[in-house]
Amino acid sequence: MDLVYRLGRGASVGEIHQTMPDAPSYSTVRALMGTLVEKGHLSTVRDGRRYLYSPTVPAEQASVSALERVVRNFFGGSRVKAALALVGEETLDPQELAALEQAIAKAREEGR
Amino acid sequence: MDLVYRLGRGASVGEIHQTMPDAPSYSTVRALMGTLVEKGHLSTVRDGRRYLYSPTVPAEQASVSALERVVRNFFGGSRVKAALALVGEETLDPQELAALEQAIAKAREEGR
DNA sequence: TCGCATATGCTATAAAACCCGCATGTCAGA
DNA sequence: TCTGACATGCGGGTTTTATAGCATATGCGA
Repeated sequence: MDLVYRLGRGASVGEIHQTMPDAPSYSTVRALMGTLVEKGHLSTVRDGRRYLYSPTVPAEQASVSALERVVRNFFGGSRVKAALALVGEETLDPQELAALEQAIAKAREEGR
Repeated sequence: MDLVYRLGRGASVGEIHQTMPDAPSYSTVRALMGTLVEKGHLSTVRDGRRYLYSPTVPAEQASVSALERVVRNFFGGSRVKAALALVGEETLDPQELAALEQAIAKAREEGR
């Protein structure tokens, strides 16, 4: 799933297979994608003679769930604490930081 | 694992079992924790007549991995973009926001 | 047109996970 | 001391997953 999301678009078995680190056989990957489809995590669209697989849950929505889970598990439910952990280390893009500051200002406004 | 991390301390099978939504039988949970131990995700310490289970990877470290994974999968590797998603919605604690602003300021300083 | 690379459909099997019950041990309180 | 709540040790059945090979179809370049 991670890989499919990372690719960001419908992906063929071949692509996924090549992208996988420690990839098992092509057949195995194929079967795996199949079960993922069965479980409803992926959907397929025919593309010529092959299938393209994409996540049934849109990336944007999935990202929210993923973040929420982390926030809940490790930061006691505080989104800001999580954000702090994100900003706390390593160097960051100044432009992005500015955007973040704006977002904070906005959050503060709406906060009351 | 989520539950164990959420509890934040060594947890007994009973506690986990009670905490679980849609909990299967006690036996099952016990077996589950057992495999988790086998796989090296949990370690046990005897506490009187029972065992306490804790994650082998400390919460702090696990939180970093979890965040990194989300950042990588959904935000193209940009931590700040992820932080933005965290701050963008719903109301947040003003005090926490202030702390976050400070962190940003600090990040900016170190950024060059 | 021939053959290679890429795909699918199908089948098979071993490993792992999931689920649970029974027998038993221990501690705390009636 | 007896009993109920909680825990472990152990055993075992069912389901799912992981793994992969074989036969076969198709499109593309030599």
